[in-house]
Amino acid sequence: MRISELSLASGIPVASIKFYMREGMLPRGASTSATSADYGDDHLARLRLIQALSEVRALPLARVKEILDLVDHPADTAYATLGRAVNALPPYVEQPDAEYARDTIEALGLTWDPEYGAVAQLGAAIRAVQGAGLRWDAELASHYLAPIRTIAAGEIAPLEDMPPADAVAHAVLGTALYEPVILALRRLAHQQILAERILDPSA
Amino acid sequence: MRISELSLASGIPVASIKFYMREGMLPRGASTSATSADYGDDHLARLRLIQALSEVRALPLARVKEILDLVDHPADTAYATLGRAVNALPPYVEQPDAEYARDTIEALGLTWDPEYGAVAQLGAAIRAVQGAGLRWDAELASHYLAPIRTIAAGEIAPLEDMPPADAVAHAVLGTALYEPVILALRRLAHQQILAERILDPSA
DNA sequence: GCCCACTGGATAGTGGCACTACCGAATATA
DNA sequence: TATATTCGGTAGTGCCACTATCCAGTGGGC
Repeated sequence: MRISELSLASGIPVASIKFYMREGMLPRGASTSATSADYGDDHLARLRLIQALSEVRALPLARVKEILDLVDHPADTAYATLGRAVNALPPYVEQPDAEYARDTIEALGLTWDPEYGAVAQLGAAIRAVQGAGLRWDAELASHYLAPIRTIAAGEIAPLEDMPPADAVAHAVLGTALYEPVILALRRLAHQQILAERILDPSA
Repeated sequence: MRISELSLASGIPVASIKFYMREGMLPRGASTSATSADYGDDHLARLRLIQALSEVRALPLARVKEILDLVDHPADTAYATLGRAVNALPPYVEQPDAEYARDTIEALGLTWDPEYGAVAQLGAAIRAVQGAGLRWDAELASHYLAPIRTIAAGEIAPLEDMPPADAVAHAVLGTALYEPVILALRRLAHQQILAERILDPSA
């Protein structure tokens, strides 16, 4: 495939493809001469991945690059790789925010580890909820956690049957890409419940 | 409170506070003379809300403004208000994306309504998942939906006991601000499950 | 064999966003 | 009275994600 065909197939302008290559997010094509290079399906897939992360997740390109690097070169353990992926995902928060999550996490019976990005993310989220005057306490937290555990367990289970390298890539991308699915389904569920109430307010 | 005190109390520079007032996101203080105005706790609360939406949710200011306007002046029905709030939240997608959600939504036994923003958001999310080569089918969808319904129902229930105006404001802010909580808890759950597997791989 | 659209590779420029700096006139404050 | 601070406004800054332009060098169609 030539670059113009790659552009046509992906819907991304040639200039942008060149830009991604300069930034090191997309490998260069196999040079066949001074003025031509060959691109394959892997380039197309990578481009689609960049689009998915950049457009749907609205990630800054620097974060997209981190995730792509992680998929290409996982850390030593799955745990460490996932930790880094989580840090590349919004919200981008400061470590001190972790403190706001301490009570909640301990009340839930989990281990409070400020090194892990998700802990600081939870802290920042709780701070935002409370800053807006919305409710947050241990009881509410456990009402959220139980169903979320179900979801998370269902997501981790299939990874067991994969070769480790695939599992890591899948976990990193899954963490990032199923999130908007979950949020959209929640919003749909809200809508549906509200609609039912309107049709049958006695419920 | 003078503007410098408001700045001190909120941690936001005076220049930025002025900027928010110019943009119509923050009401001007009560003018007491040509060179002084008085700010109250409502200004401080509004500022915290702007921060929560802008920093933690990383919303563009234009979207923050939409949500604030919605809280101040709800639409005719709670359903319509929530619909507009959903449209102000990321991901920002095109209506045609709704098509990608059609099969899923119908398989789940829900009504496919491309007018509703969450439908297009789900479509875009599904497109991203599939574009990255991850799994998406009706069975997986229903595995996500069931626990999410539990969460959504628990969120809507307390609104019944509120005065309608409060309920709408709460629903709009809750839709926006509990999302990062849910995502952070999911990531924590992943981490916890992985950690358990590492300690006891036979599980 | 000739022409020209296209290529890889590079540099510079654009537009949008969210501030941030500075200004002048007026007015609190010491 | 001298100094600091305020309001309200205009203009400038820095970052980001492209986008435009350029150049020398092909490859494909006639």
